Amino acid sequence: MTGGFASSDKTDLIRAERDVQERLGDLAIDLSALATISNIFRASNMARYHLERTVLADEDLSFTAFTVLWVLWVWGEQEARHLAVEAGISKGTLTGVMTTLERRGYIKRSSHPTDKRLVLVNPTKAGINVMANLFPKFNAEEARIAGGLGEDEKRVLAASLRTVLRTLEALSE
Amino acid sequence: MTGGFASSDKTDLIRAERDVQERLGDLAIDLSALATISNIFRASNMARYHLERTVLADEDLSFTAFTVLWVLWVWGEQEARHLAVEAGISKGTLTGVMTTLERRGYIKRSSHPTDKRLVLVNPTKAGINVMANLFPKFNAEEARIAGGLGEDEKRVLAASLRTVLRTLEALSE
DNA sequence: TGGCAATTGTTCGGTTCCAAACGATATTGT
DNA sequence: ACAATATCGTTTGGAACCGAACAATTGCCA
Repeated sequence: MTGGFASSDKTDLIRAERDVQERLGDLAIDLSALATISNIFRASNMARYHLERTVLADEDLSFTAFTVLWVLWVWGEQEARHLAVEAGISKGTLTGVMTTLERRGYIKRSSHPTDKRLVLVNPTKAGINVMANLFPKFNAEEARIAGGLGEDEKRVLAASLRTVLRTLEALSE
Repeated sequence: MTGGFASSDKTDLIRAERDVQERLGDLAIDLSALATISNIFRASNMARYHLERTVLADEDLSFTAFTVLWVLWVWGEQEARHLAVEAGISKGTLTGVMTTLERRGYIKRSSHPTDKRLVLVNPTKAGINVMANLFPKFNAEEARIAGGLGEDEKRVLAASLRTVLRTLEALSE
């Protein structure tokens, strides 16, 4: 039995969490859910900011532009609608990001041969070269960010996040 | 001993992770770091989007505006510079968000009595009322999002994320 | 066949976001 | 005392971001 109050060792909490416990402790608040979700936001924001300031700044790519180019690099030619889903952005946003990437010569838009509603997107040689150069640096920085965790901890963390993702998918149906 | 290749059971991975393993498996890529960090991004984006579409849409508040108001609700009066740090946004962004919140009558700006460079920010009665009504709903939705995890899993997840946050803080010094 | 519904990418309006430049104010050093 | 330096919030310019409206194209079905 490891349950009960034994686990709320405040020395491990960040300041915000301790304050919230003190100020909202009497309300019917799910503190473990609060800590879990808000720490996901915090970690995501800091990691994104960090990666943009370090590896991505070298090529002057936004995080989103990098993501879009990464999808094309890994999967190759994509229909624009799929690209938006994979990158996790709306199709309206994708239009702007594609314009930026095309202006820099990293991607190329073309029309679908049979269905003229669709737009096919391909990475150019320059785009592929940029990613081949950039992704190892990006991944090395990811490894640094996750460096405080052991191999087992990383697996457990990724698995728990997948559980959250599946819950979110189920909630949005 | 649980190490080695035994843990890479692909049935638990999401499709993107499997494809990346197949396409980049020969490169010297840290796959566990890749999965960990990218799942943090995915979970954060989906959770943010979900919360904006559900609870936050009722009061027509953006996620960032909610965060700023939440900080003021929990901690009370803040200097603008601290508010930006707590909300995780730049001071330029905060100016715009404060303008929005002030236009709606949720916050009030005032000048510091002795140091006229500083701006003090307070929540209004209306702002406090909105948060008192909104935060329980927000937290209930957080609990739903984390509902797929057991109590111990949530604690472990939050703890691992704190480790990542501390690593990121150390990296940005 | 021909009209109606569905789908796709773009455009538009409004907000969020950052870095950099700026003006106002405060602090420091000499 | 007073010039150089630092700090703070705002403004500006450009990109990202969404939902909704839109035109073009395709599919359906009577």
